[in-house]
Amino acid sequence: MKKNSPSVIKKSKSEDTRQRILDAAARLFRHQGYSVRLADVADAAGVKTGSLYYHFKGRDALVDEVLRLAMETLNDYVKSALASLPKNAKPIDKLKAAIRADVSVAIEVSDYSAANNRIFPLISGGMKKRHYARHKKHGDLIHMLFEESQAAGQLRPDLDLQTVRMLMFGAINWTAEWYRPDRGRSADSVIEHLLEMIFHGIQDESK
Amino acid sequence: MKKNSPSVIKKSKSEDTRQRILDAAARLFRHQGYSVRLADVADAAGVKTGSLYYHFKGRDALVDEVLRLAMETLNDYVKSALASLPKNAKPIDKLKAAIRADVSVAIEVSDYSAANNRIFPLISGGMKKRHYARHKKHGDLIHMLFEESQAAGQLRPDLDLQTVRMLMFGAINWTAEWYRPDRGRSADSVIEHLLEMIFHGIQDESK
DNA sequence: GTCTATATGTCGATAGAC
DNA sequence: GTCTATCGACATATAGAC
Repeated sequence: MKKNSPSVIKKSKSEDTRQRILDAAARLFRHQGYSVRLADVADAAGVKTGSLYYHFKGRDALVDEVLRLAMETLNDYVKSALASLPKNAKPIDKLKAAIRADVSVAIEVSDYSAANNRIFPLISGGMKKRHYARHKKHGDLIHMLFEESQAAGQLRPDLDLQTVRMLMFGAINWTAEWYRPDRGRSADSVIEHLLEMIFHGIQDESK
Repeated sequence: MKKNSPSVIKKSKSEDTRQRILDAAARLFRHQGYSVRLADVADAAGVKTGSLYYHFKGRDALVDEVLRLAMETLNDYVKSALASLPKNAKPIDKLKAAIRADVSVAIEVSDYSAANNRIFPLISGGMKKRHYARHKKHGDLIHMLFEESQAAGQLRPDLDLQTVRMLMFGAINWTAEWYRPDRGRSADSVIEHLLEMIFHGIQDESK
């Protein structure tokens, strides 16, 4: 299910404008980067530039909220994927479920995720610190799942899991640059290819 | 060997200024994105803003050259890695050599590579077309090596190699976001982890 | 809440001295 | 080749009407 906005339920008619502005901002941040003109964001949201300032203090408030929503959605997906597993699931199955959720977000809420990937590295100061905390929390959770899997003997003991995890995040985050929902390839196919590649490798070992 | 500039040999004293401007531009494009102030680029290169225009027509000429050098260097590395293999090398060994070269460039000429990764997705029009051709040429070369390896029975026949390749490029390109030459981890270690992960997988299949 | 109109500031780019 | 000085374009943000 492809979704344009992180949250599903809408309320008042005026909160709807705010949401349209956020969605437009996410899409334009994704495609044009941090320095997109606010007039273009307003245009895409169907309002005039001045109106934008009724909902947001300025560019940074907009950036802040897009990035926050991206990470919040990611966190929600992963938490919920883990919660739906049986209590006694093996560590490696928890890990795989979390990875599936991670890719799903990258592909299904792609404007927010891609905007996050594009802009987070460029910000600095207090905003960076604030968002870094969210990123670290997510990274730490995934890392813990890697370590538990290795401790349980389900992952090779000779690999550095930090390196593996960062390489994996790269593969996931980069999907925003090339994956298009049309053109045959399904999101599920991408997810399964990623899991096969990472966990079993692409070399034919049968001979 | 970490290099700040793609090419090694310098000539005249004045070409040296041009090179300093390019290096500064690559570094700032990498860290601040396309919209970096040209005054900051000039500053970082040790010249005044006006002088910049003696060497480059404007921002786009600067972008154009940084992106061109990034892809040229990548192409050089890969070509030279393949050329140094024995004539009768197996397809999978050619593929691995090309991947090693690819990661080396991402890590060793990182300002140019990272700037390229950050900016290429944002450009459009004629400039996009021109650079897309270079990207496609490189992608096609790597894809051919994947296909030859699969045809030779060295890669699993059940995987879509386009998907695998794009996932791999993600892992490689993303290294610019997290890999730091200091902090213990070596570039070689990253390369070997990537190859192990992609070709053999991280799961412990020994039991 | 949303609009129009505008001031304010910033940056890219050029001209011309050295 | 590099500098200083400056012009002109443009985007952000605000003020105030509706």
